[in-house]
Parts: sequence; C-alpha cells; structure tokens
Amino acid sequence: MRELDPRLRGRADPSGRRLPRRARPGRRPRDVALCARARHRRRGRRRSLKGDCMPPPRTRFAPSPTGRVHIGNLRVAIFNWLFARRHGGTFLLRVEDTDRERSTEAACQAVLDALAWTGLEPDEPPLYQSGRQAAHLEAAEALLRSGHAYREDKGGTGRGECVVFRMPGEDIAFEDAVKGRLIKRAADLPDFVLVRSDGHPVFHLANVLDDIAMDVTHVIRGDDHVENTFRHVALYRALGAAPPRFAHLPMIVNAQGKPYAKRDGDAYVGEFRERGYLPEALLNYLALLGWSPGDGREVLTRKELVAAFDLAGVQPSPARFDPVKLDWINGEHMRRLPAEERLAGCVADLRAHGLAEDADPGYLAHVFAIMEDRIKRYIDAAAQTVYFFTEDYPFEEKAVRKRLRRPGALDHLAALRDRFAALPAFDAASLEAALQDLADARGEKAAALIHPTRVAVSGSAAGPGLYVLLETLGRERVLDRLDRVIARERAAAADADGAS
RNA sequence: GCCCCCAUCGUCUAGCGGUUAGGACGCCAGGUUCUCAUCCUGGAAACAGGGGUUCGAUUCCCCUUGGGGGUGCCA
Repeated sequence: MRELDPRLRGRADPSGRRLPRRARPGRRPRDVALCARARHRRRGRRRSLKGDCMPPPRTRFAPSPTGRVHIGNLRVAIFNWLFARRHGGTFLLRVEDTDRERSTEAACQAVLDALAWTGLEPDEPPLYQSGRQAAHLEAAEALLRSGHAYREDKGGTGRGECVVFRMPGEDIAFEDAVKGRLIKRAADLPDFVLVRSDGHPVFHLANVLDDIAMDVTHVIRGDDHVENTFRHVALYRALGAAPPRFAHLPMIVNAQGKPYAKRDGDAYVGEFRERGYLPEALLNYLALLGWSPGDGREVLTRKELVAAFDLAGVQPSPARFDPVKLDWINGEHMRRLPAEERLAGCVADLRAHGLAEDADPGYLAHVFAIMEDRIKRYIDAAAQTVYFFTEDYPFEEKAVRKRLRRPGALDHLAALRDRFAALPAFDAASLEAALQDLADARGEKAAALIHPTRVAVSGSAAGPGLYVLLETLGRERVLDRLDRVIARERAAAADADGAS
C-alpha cells in the first residue's frame, strides 16, 4: 500500500463527515481473499494468495422464491459464484422460503432452473430456511437469556409480545468491499424485532443465523441490504460470531434509469432463455454490469471471467441494463460457438416454427454454414432461413417494391430463368457466369439482376451470397420460384394498369 | 422528514494529482462485398455545477444539484 498522509488517519475529517472510500485508510484491505487483486492492481505486482493463510471463501445466493428470477438477482448469484470460483471457495444456495404464501415448490424449482441454465450450480445441497425455524427460535431464546433481547408488545399494538433485539447503543461500522467503510450512529439504529408475536422469526434473525450455520465468509448481496447490515453486525456480535465480509452490489436500473418494476417485463431470466439468448452471453453481460476486468476485454468466457474477477473492481453506482449491448455480446458468443452446437440451437427454432421437420441433416448444416454470422439469436433462425424450408415464404413488401416493381426487372428475371434452365451444371460458378453474361448482353450491371433474383427466390433483401443461395436451393426450386413470382408480378402489374 | 450511498461520452467502463481523458456498445461517414451480417478505416460524443487544498485537479475536501437505497411484528 502506498504511504498514507498521517493527517488522513482516522475515519472522518474535522467536520465529522465521512471521507469517501478512496481517501479512507480504513479501506486498506485486511482481507486477502477480497483484496489481493486490488493490491496487485494498485501496486502493479503480483502477490501470492497462498502465503496468506486465508481459508477458502464460502459465498451464498439467498433468494426468496417468488416464481421467477430477476436479472438483478441473477447478477447477485453470478458475483457470488465468480468470487467463490476465483478464490477456490464454495458457492452455496439458501432458499429463503419463510413466506409460505409465495414459496411454492414450483417457485423453488424456478430458482434452481435459472441457476442451472446459467451454469451456476451450488457446490452443496441447498439449505431451505423454512426447515430451520426451531434453530432460529432457540437462538432467540438464548439472546433473551443473555440480555441481548427482550419481550415487548412493540408499539402497543395489542398483538401480544414479540422478541426485540437490543441494539448495543454504540456506533456500528463495517468494511464494505465495494463501498468502503460504512458507519452508522447509535441514534440511527433502533432496536428491532427478532421474533414476531405470532412466533415467526423475522428475516434478520433467520438470515444471520443461517449464514453462521452455513459458515458463510463473504456476504455478497444487493445494495438494498446495506442498512440491514448494521443490524446484522450487531446480531453477529451478540451471537458471539465473527461477522463475515460484506460486499453490496449496486442495483441494476432500466432504460429510464429507474429501478426495475413489474411492468418492465423482459427482465426475468426465463425470458432471456425463451428469447434465444445464450447463457454464457447473459452471464458475460451481467458480470460486466458494474464490474470490468480493467483491461478492456468485453467478451469473456466463463473461465476468463472467473480468472479476472475481483470484487475491488466493482462499481459503487447503479448500472443501466442495455439490451442492445447484450445483443452484441450474444452475437459474439454465438459466433464463437462450435458449429454443431449453433446448428442444434438454430434447428430447434425451426422445429418450434414447424419447419424442417424431415429435413436432411446435411442440408440443414449447409444452410446454417452459409448463413455464417447473420444469425445472432436462435430465436431469429427460422425467420432468417424460412425460404430454405418452404415454398410458402413471406415477401418483404419494401424489397418487392424496390427490386421487383422496377422497370425491366421482370424481363431480366424471365431471361435469367431461361439461362438458368439451360445450364449444364447448377453450381455457384456456373450461375455467376450465366448471370454476368446476361447482364453484359443487356448492358446492365450484375447488381441489376442480382437484387430482383434474390427477392424473388427468398422474399428477402438480405441473405447469403446469391450464387451459393441459388445453388443451395437447387435448380428445381429456383426455376419454380422465378416462374411463380414473374407470373404473379405481371398479373399485379396488369391489374394496376387496368385499374388506372 | 430523517439516515446512508452514488455521480467520466447516450450506455457499460479505464483512470488513484501532471493523459491529446483511453476502450467497448450504439450512432454517423468511408472502404470491402450482389444485399445483409462480418471485416477494415475515420468521425461526433464525457469529467453535473460552485467553492476550496495544491505549482497543478477528472482525481483530495466542502457545498449545491441530480440519482439511488433504507426508514415494517416484509424479504
């Protein structure tokens, strides 16, 4: 660590204000697992993790199962997982299912599914909080006995007595791995309920007790828990347990810069899955929301993320979710995928649209090979390749207008059709020669023939190179399609003439 | 209201007192190509404002403004 100005020692300046994290000596990392990377980065030299006798960390993801997993929650899981993996530790899952109304079995399964899909498998069987109520109540009794808690009809509600935790009456501070040293005055820390008058433990008690039971060393969670942490620290002490390290991640906000609300929709993990995103891409994107490896890399594999991850690099301010960048990252992961895997995903989308049910595997492979980088999401696969699999392919209105309803276009197509019909071999090279030859004969540029042909045989203005496209479709289909389109467009033109 | 946190291009970020403030997505313009996608080149685009401290502030301090979180017998 660089030398600190002695005048900066202490946690506050003369006016009593807290210093921001970078100026605070208290931010000096004491926890090697948390901060070795920070030191490394600051001093620009490598330091061994081994010599520091830090036991491997244990992190946990502790969602309350509500049926769907939000990307904000998934990101919390990702950071916990990344941190555990980075330091050779253990990633745990605790299902906080004490709200019996919402915590159905299906809701729990949804959590497991989301984690499995993203590849964040817990290293030990999940702990279900609902099964620990007896232990929670027992601990409350102990706190009562030790004088750290008392019974009271809080607020005189007439609901009966609940168990209230007695705050120690002193300021409480803790070191947050992303926010630095946080302190709260005793006056701002009132006593709080541990056990409701109906006999159920509240979140704070259960949460802390379970973290102790699970031997959690690093609590990495959302920003919304910062205020709770002061209470939790007091609880740990009263319980005679050493508090874990804390790291509070900034929230993810929506396109308007506001916290995600129900109506924002498309923010649930399952929806990204349904929309054809790759789990690796979502993982990559979410890991980069609020954190960066610091060396400019943007597209990282799971392995690279683990190797580079560092809590000290986490941004303390909220990050905005950008679906456009996610699309880009997804495309990047897509193109890095082994061909067979990408093929399988694309074919699944075809099947989902009732296409290519009995298509030849070789043909399928060929189609997606010539599509190259054009498909960025599985869910786009069918729409972008429909014309390879059915004669009932849609025509883009704009493309038809621009390319087919242009003077001379249909004549060109008719002439080209005859050239194609007469070709000895229907391969890309022959097709190109034939088309070029016809263009020359008619004093046109090749493009004048290429565009209408593409629209006629595919209905689309975009796609693979025309010659390889034609070769792939094969002579029969190409000639049929040209005939049909020419006839249809001529009829349409005649109608228009007659009408005017 | 009170408590706490935050603030670099539109977005995600690098930056740790001296930089032409860097990168990525997106955008714009060129190039390659039959289109689209890819690829290549170039461009526009940021330190919220005001005071300090300092020879020198994006960087350290304060205030303002703006955002966020918390203020339950919810989790």
